[in-house]
Amino acid sequence: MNISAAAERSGVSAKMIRYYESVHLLPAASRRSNGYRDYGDSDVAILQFIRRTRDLGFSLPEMSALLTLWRDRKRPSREVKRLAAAHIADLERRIREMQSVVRTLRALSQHCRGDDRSECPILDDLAAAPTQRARQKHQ
Amino acid sequence: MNISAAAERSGVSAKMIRYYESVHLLPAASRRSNGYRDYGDSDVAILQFIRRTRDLGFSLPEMSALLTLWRDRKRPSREVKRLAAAHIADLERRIREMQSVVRTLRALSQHCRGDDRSECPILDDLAAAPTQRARQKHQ
DNA sequence: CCTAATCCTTCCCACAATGGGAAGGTCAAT
DNA sequence: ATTGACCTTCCCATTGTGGGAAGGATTAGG
Repeated sequence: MNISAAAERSGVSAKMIRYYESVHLLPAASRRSNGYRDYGDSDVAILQFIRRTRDLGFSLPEMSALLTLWRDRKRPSREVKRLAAAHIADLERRIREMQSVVRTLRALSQHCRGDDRSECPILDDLAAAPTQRARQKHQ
Repeated sequence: MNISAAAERSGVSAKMIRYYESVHLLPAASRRSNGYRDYGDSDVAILQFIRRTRDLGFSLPEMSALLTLWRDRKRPSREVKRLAAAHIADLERRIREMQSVVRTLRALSQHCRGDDRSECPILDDLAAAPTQRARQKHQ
């Protein structure tokens, strides 16, 4: 089948299929006599696998590792679980960072009236010198 | 003062100061006779403001908007609060998305032994056809 | 059989924000 | 005068994705 049919069935855009091939996440697709890439059901299955790992936020190198493990019937499940755990830990770290920022922003917003007046503790805090900020933290 | 002194005092790298100038987040710095950029205390204050907005995850356009509001003594605090609220909402949306992914990954990992055996529900699920996945969801 | 639309190919550009590094000029201390 | 530490601009890389151009192939309608 053509690349656009494979794209539609897998949920991975034609653009990205070519890109994944160019960075060797995928082996070079077989070509028809006219130079068009040709895909079979097993290729679509691989693309669907890739799509799901991508939807779960795995990076390209992680996707590559998962693909290799998937293809290796003899892989120890430990390695797969380790990859997943590392990714979970990374996500949780980023979540904590963002939550911390949200807390800070909420604290700043809380004291801003948000009306026509120009008085704004949010801007005041953003403009405060670091030492002042440190002082405020411990008030 | 030189750019590297301004960088050190503000916590914004010289590289980024030049970049912010090139994209007009900052006005062009004044130059000394030798062509070197020259910064004063008020410039450092602006850079520190930028640094704090950046640390809070604001995008460059948002930083630009906040800077404009900061400079405008007559701004209504409503606009500042609205910007902050929008950013909070955006962060929370992203946090929810990541939390959802974490839940999914935890669920998959839970049933993977993570030992020498090759049996691995994580890979099985990643490889499952979408209909199968939908079915599993409702089991 | 011709034409138009829709494919396909490769190649370049763009994004956001940051860093690395080269080539070349300047300054300060020895 | 030399050396080292600055400064300048310019180019390249990152990550993953899309846009679009130029040119060739195929297909559908007339």
